[in-house]
Amino acid sequence: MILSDITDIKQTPQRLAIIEYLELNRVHPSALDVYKAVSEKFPTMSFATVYNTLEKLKEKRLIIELSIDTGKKRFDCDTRPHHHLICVKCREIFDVFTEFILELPEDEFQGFDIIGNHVDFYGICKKCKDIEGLGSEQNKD
Amino acid sequence: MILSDITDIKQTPQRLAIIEYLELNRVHPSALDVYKAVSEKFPTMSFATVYNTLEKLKEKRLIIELSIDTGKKRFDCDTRPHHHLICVKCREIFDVFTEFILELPEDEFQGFDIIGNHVDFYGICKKCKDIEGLGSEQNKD
DNA sequence: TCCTAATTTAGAATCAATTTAAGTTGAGAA
DNA sequence: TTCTCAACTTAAATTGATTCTAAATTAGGA
Ligand SMILES: [Mn+2]
Ligand SMILES: [Mn+2]
Ligand SMILES: [Zn+2]
Ligand SMILES: [Zn+2]
Repeated sequence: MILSDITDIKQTPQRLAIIEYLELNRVHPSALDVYKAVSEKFPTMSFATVYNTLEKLKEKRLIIELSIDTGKKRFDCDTRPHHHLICVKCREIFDVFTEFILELPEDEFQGFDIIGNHVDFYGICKKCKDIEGLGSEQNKD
Repeated sequence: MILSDITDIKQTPQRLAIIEYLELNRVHPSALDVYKAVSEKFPTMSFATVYNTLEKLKEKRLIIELSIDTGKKRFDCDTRPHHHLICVKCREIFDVFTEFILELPEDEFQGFDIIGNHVDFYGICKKCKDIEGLGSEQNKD
């Protein structure tokens, strides 16, 4: 997503700050993450503005909404097709750009027109492994 | 999941009804779906009981919680490893038991210990295609 | 049968997200 | 440059899903 992609919609200071945050923080932030960060620059900014802006950017296909966490939307400002690597401990999400060939056999189609796929890899990130390692040998999950 | 798997926890009528519903309705229902169906048999049953039971079954690894929909948990009573085929219109979820080889190249590991993966296929289900087809040629999304 | 920890329940609380309605403003028109 | 108004922002109310609470009930072992 680049600024010149923002057409048809007004370039307000709040929107530009939200877009800048998304560009610089490619950690698949939640709406709250965006709000916290951007409201430091715009203390009067409303939560609704964050949601409105994210919704508008989604409509314009400049960002993607992820449903990786239940109960909380997360946003991806990289709209290229790619997969994800998710830490089951801290829920950090990393990008995976390897392409996979995923041919679904005819008999699994269930009458669908298939339009895409997405792979989630699950694991424990470096940071969480290190934390686990601390707290003596008998680690208490 | 079979009844004999239910050990360590009390077999209450409410729980048995919830489990029976899950066994017979393998459409990856939400907590509300479960509540609606089971409360017809137990009109005084509380929503909290549905959540408590689903949580307990999840702990015992007899069901899996899906985060396919943001804002709404969905549950899968088939704990065998498998993938999903999701209708982007009606959000129905079908099972895919084909196995895929998904080798992530070392340089994409990001320091993770990888423990699993899951593929979501997206598409339009038969039912939704048929609905689209109606409403004359110029179909309005 | 008795006992009690586990479970159920109704209702309150919480959290993310959406809606509302009133005030403000970006940017095209004059 | 100024005018205009649809688009936008805002605080507050609302909704919907889920979790918590505290009191009443109960499954199942002793
Ligand atoms: Mn991504
Ligand atoms: Mn499934
Ligand atoms: Zn982690
Ligand atoms: Zn469908």
